[in-house]
Amino acid sequence: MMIGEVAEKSGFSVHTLRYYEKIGLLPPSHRDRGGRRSYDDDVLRWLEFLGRLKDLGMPIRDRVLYAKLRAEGDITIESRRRLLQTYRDALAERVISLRETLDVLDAKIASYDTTGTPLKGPRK
Amino acid sequence: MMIGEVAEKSGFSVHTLRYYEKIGLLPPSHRDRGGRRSYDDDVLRWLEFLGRLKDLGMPIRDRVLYAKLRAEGDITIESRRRLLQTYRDALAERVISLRETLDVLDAKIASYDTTGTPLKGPRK
DNA sequence: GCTTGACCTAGAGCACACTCTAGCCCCTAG
DNA sequence: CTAGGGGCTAGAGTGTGCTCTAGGTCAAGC
Repeated sequence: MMIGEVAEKSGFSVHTLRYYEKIGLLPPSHRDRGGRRSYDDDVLRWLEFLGRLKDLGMPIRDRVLYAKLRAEGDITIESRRRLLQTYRDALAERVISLRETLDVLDAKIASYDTTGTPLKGPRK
Repeated sequence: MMIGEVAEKSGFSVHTLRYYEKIGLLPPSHRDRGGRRSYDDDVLRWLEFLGRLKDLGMPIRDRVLYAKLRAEGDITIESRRRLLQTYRDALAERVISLRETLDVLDAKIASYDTTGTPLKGPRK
């Protein structure tokens, strides 16, 4: 697969993929004889996982750290587990907080719908 | 209340509060005779709600839009309801997706814990 | 009446995460 | 055998959302 196909399938732009390689989120690509990057399907699973880490709010430098640990092989598994655990716990709290926010929004929208004006009493 | 107290109670910095006023997220403050901003308790509820809008991913320009509509009074209630509804729906999907991510992380962490190495088969 | 700490403005600076440009090369189809 | 589409590099530029600086004012306690 060339980079354009990876971009299309992964949803990351070609520019972003090269940028990710430059900063170490993607391993140095294999090149064809023309010097062009050539990928196999694994990269799509890795990119999907990276997309999830990004989506849950892991900053790029920790994604890079995780990628580096991964590249170093099995001896780093414990570090990786700890890193993921930290973000997992933060995510669990975040999900709870967002569900609360969902309730707050629903209440506010309902108050707009039924009374045409926010409920009396403490405004949110 | 002066701005420092609002900062402390709301969790936004003094700089950020002045910035929020400048861009229209906060209404122009009342001033004491020394020219210093003076707030009443309402601002804390408003800031808490703004914090939620921020947290759910509403970009600042839409928060400003919402704030402007709010400042215009009841005639904008329908616009505000539509705006909130849009973000509510996006948030509902986001919560689902984040819960999925939570499962993915739990599975991965579990595989690190029990086998010392990611599960064989398709890697995530 | 002076020091100190919180406040003021305008505007510059910063971190993050891309995103794009310029100028180039290479492969394939017609 | 050439035109066009995609690829390449290094590095500059962008949008978002603050965050900080410089140079000042003001009020309350000692």
